[in-house]
Amino acid sequence: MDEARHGTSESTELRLAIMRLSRLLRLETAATDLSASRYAVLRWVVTSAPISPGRLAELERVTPPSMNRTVNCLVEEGLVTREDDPADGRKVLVRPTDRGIAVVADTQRRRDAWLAGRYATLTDEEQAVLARATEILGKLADA
Amino acid sequence: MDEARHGTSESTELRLAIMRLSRLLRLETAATDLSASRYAVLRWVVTSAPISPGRLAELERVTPPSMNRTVNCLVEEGLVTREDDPADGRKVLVRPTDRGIAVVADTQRRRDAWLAGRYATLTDEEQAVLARATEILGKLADA
DNA sequence: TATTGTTATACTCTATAACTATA
DNA sequence: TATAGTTATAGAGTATAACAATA
Repeated sequence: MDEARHGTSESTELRLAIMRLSRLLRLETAATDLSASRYAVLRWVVTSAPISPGRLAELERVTPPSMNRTVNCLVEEGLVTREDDPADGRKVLVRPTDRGIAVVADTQRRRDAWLAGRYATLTDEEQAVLARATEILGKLADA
Repeated sequence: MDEARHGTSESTELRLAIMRLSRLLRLETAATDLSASRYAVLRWVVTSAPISPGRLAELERVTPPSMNRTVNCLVEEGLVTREDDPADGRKVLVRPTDRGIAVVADTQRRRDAWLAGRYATLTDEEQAVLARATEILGKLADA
């Protein structure tokens, strides 16, 4: 490949394809009452409970006061609970409610359906390529 | 594949890999003074000039007043210009300045470098799979 | 004294409603 | 009357600074 001549490399093309598809996945399947930021936090709580507000702030790369507000909203909406850590009075534990768990499950289901519908239009060979690519993309993210 | 047993399908795995990598691309390479929303608009202006505020609002799926503010900010920052459409007094044309063009080019370069660095750690065969996957992802987005 | 979380306050992005100007 | 854009105002999310409680 002559990058200087083409102007774009293979990894550039890959980046554009990924950003485009992820944008569609976010926009086309929003469909929750929850905002993207609240949903992201809820998902961390569901997958990693019990979890502290500080850790959530770290994971979402926002400041602790900001995360505090988001957690408050989720509590008010009945999607998560806050409780004091019995082992350390400074700490707080956040856990999902049954409804919080259900919201995440429903959203994942909807997103899967959107992509699966398109995935099904591909040939078997194309699907096989994407299956291999999925592993490799995982390696890229971990690298 | 036995989906009921696995709990996730191939397209689910693909979706997770894409969302994860796109998140990293956004977070790890932010590095512009510009916010994500302003940068997204600037990029449309650079790639599609001249373009109207209304069309930009459509592309970014925000309301016209919201886009108006964003364009104002970009004008103040010297990254785009606003001019009256000579053919229709109601319309406005937005174009990038030289600095606006340079900001987009720099940002793309930085994002490419981030991914290319990781891409280079893959074997030739893995890179070949991703090259084919890139085409297929494009088809998925268009489907 | 360090850590964890919270409150107070301000800025950015977005929205809805109402207005202006041109076709 | 319809279209393109703008202004006014409000809500959600985030940040920094300051504070409280516990280890």
